[in-house]
Amino acid sequence: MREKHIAELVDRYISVSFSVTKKAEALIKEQIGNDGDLTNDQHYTLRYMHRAGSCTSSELAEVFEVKKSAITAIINRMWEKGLIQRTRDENDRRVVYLTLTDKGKELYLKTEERITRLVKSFITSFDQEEIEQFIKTYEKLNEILIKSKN
Amino acid sequence: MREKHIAELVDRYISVSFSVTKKAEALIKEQIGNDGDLTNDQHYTLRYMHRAGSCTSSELAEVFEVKKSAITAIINRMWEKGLIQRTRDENDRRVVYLTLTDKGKELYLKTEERITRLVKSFITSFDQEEIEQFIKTYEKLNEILIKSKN
DNA sequence: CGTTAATAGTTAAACAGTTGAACAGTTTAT
DNA sequence: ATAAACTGTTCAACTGTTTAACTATTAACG
Repeated sequence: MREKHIAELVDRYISVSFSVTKKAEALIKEQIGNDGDLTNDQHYTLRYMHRAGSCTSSELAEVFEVKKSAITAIINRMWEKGLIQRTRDENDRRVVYLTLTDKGKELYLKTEERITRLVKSFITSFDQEEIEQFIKTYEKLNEILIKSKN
Repeated sequence: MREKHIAELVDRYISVSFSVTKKAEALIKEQIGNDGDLTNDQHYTLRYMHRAGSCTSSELAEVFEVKKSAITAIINRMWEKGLIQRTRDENDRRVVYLTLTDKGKELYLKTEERITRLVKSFITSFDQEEIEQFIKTYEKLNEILIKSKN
């Protein structure tokens, strides 16, 4: 009986998480792609770098759960647009530090503002307590997912 | 004061939703890609078709929020693998019905079973009530996202 | 009826993102 | 000093995506 209940929850979770993910991505793309000429992944890369101040390819590969060569490709495209700066570490010359240029920072802040406005419009249509609990569970799920990798 | 609180919630939501999405996708890919030679999108396409029994390209394009040509490409790849059947509607010869072949159904059920086991292992690490509320909010969010398109 | 609209699906070019394997250059270990 | 490990890159091959042009078919309507 309880087993069946869990099976139902699992099923609902699979359905809805896929659907929400796709729809949210599409909406965010609409916001970002307006004039900024950025993709969703590129925005989240800028976001991470803005928060970290500076980071490496390996770090991004780990955070984004992709191979390093994938990061190189993304960084190359943004570097060509003048959004990112590469600086070799003089102490360990294998390492390349990635930082935002002024242009990159400006574009990031502009697109982030749009995304924030969008997400806000959804969040405020929820009950305050409800959304807090939702995000809390999201964060807990995130932690479990991180642990499950080790 | 309340404004600031909402801003913080929005920020946490953006961070965690991206992170969870990426991590979950990576984990599911691990399960699916084991030997089945399927991608995540291909699995979710099979999933939709299995539930619908039969569907069209346009229907998939609408559900997945992509252009029809993107669906054609996905369907082609799965058709080449012998997972999907195409049948012209004899009443309206523009329409092509898509159905799973036996091979497609078998592969779908096998991969779905793996995903279910994975998701179950996460869900059961939550408090029963907590996860129910979480999924409920997810479903509500999904509805809001659907509405926001119109 | 016949012309025009709209619809369903495909194709092709171009791009973003991804992996896997091979590679260069640079530490670190032993 | 040599081997092992690490950081990042390049390349080929692939999936997924959009845009635009196209085929074939059906619907609309004067």
